[in-house]
Amino acid sequence: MRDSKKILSEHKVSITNPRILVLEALLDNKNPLTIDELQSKLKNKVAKSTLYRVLNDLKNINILNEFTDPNNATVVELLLEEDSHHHHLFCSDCGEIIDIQMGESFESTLSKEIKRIEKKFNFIIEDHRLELFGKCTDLCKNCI
Amino acid sequence: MRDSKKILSEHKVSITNPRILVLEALLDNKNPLTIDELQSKLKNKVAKSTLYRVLNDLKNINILNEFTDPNNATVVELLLEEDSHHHHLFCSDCGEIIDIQMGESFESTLSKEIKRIEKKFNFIIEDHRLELFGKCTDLCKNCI
DNA sequence: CAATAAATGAGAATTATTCTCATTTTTTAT
DNA sequence: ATAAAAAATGAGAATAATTCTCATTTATTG
Repeated sequence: MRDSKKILSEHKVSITNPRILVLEALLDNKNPLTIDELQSKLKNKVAKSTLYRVLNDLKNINILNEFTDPNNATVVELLLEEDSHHHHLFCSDCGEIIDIQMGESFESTLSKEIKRIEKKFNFIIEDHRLELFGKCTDLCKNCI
Repeated sequence: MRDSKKILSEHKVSITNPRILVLEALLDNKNPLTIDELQSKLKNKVAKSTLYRVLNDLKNINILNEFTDPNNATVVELLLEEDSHHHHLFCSDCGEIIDIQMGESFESTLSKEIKRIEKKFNFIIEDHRLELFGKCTDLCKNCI
């Protein structure tokens, strides 16, 4: 409750109830949520048009990551620490999405490879995303 | 024109005009197309409900890869050779999507890392996707 | 605390995708 | 080659996700 207000003021956006509620719902989950899951957590406390607007606000201040799961459903997650670079693991059985960190040596090999691609295609690469797809055998909360 | 019929018969699906037209449009492009781009190429020669059905058919016979671009627009591409493992490079200026191959040593480092993740999370990982985001400086056909 | 600016809620509008069903095309078996 | 059966198509209705509109409410500023 405190946290969410602090986040908003630190990013110089006005502190409103819908924003606090959405932030709290997102802060409450360490793994990403689909829009549906987020709406369920919020019940009817935030109008859906407002929910989309708030998500957009959070994207604008760069603390929200938005992507799509293997069914093309939109998924969001808060990105609070600058250094929290991570990737995602999707379970095709239960739909669970898990944040994963790749080892340092992998990330450094990837950086080198990215430099090669930048030269080859004359691109400036600003970001990347790695997603792994598979089946959990016992860890996902819905698969147990 | 020949190719597309062969592809269909090899996969044991009936040979119809809409399927031929969609395949030809996709064969014509080495890089992925958004649904909009595909519809433009097809003009009104294929009804939109049929287009979606045909794309679905192609997915079912495992020769179509579908994903979303950074604007969440659906993108499709044919996957004809089994061994054509590749990734994608997105230009945020012009929207161009380019197929890229990562070097062998990168892919092998990734494989090892994936094995580690499988153990750690008790997952069976079946596929992965790597996307690079940036700006082309002179190569994309729309950015010149 | 008043004035101004910004954000919200409710629902309409828009967009992408799927569904329905009568008609047409393709395949199969002769 | 042809008739019967099966599958696919087109047109548009239905659905789902997201964006937009605008009158009202809430937050910020001085």
